[in-house]
Amino acid sequence: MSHSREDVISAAGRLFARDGYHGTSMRDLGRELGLLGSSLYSHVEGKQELLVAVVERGAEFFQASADAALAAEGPASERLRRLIEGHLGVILDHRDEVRTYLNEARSLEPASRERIVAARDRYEQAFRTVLKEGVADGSFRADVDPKLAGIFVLSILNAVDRWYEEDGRLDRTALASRIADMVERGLRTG
Amino acid sequence: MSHSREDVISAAGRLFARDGYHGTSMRDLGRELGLLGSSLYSHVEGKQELLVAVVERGAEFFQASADAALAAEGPASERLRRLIEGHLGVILDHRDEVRTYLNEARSLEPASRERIVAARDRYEQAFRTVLKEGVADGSFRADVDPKLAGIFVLSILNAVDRWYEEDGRLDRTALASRIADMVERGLRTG
DNA sequence: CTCCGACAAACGAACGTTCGTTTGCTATGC
DNA sequence: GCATAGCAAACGAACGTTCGTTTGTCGGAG
Repeated sequence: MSHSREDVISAAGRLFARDGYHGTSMRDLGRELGLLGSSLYSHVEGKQELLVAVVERGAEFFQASADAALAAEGPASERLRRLIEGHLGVILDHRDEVRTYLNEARSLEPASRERIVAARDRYEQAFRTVLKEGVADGSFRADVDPKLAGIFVLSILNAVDRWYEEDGRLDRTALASRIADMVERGLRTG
Repeated sequence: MSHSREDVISAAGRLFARDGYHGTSMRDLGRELGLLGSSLYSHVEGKQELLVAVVERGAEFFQASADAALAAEGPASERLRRLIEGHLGVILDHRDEVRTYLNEARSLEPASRERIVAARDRYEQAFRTVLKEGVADGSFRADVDPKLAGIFVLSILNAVDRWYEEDGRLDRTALASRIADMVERGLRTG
């Protein structure tokens, strides 16, 4: 019946994702674990620390995914496809952390928020770099703006969390290829 | 020095958009208007009513935009382009209401939330219908899934509110045509 | 012209509740 | 026997809201 710090953080992710940071109280979180709100202070310093932990976890998942996707060589379109598949995997495998990362980062105190914004920029940079490669080697159209195209791709991907239900008629690999196909058609030469 | 109900709602939109519903207190809102929190109750029934008003306003802007975009005839690609331009206009002309509509609707009480969800579906339907027309008349590829494509387009559009700065190097009509071009390239035959 | 009643807007204090957090104690398990 | 997880109780602050009162404005009656 004993709980770990890990349990608390993952329950916090669940509630932050569902009700938002300000919509979740320490007593709510305690109830989720079968504890009193005050008992959580045996495991963590406070509420804000929980938000930092959850959001940072989200950021790490994304960065790890990008690193893995870009580890191997290949044509730009293939590297981009791996980035897309990885991003989608992170969203669907870690919905709570991702939702919190995407929607609740604004409730971070300035110092941690800045770190997260920087991490987000770094991640976005991975998409931009691949798009730039594709333009450079002629596989993507020359008038593709890597920054804008990166934003568009990430917009589609991040929104998935808002509508996709895993048990629907479209499984995740099918969804990934639908997205990748549509994106590539929008980018490629000819 | 006297305030109208209108003032209160639009200030509420501003704060809900910036700090979220749960992150905004009636005293915050009073301060924004140079009033005490309690004074707001001369103008509105309570906090939840303000959220309803702001969110409904957002929904109405979108629906009016879709109605206007589809009032005139034309090829599917042109009708879609008008939908996109309209949506973008709503986002940029009513940022506070739109942000609140997109992010804070979950804090609505069930009755009003259901109405908003229904309105959102109706609006999304406008996009799906045009996409279906385009597939039917052969201007869009036959394997385009109208539902999925509609979601993708709206994903790109709704995310604009999260990154676009009006005073940047890209003006809004340029942005609209960048989006419309990219979307059309992803859809059209050939 | 002035006074008066009506009304809306805002105040300031207080309501009961919930918030995040702290403290002191008590079990349980190594 | 000692650290640790949890409880019970409490803290001050903030929450949304209510209340009685004050303020300012303004149209008509005298």
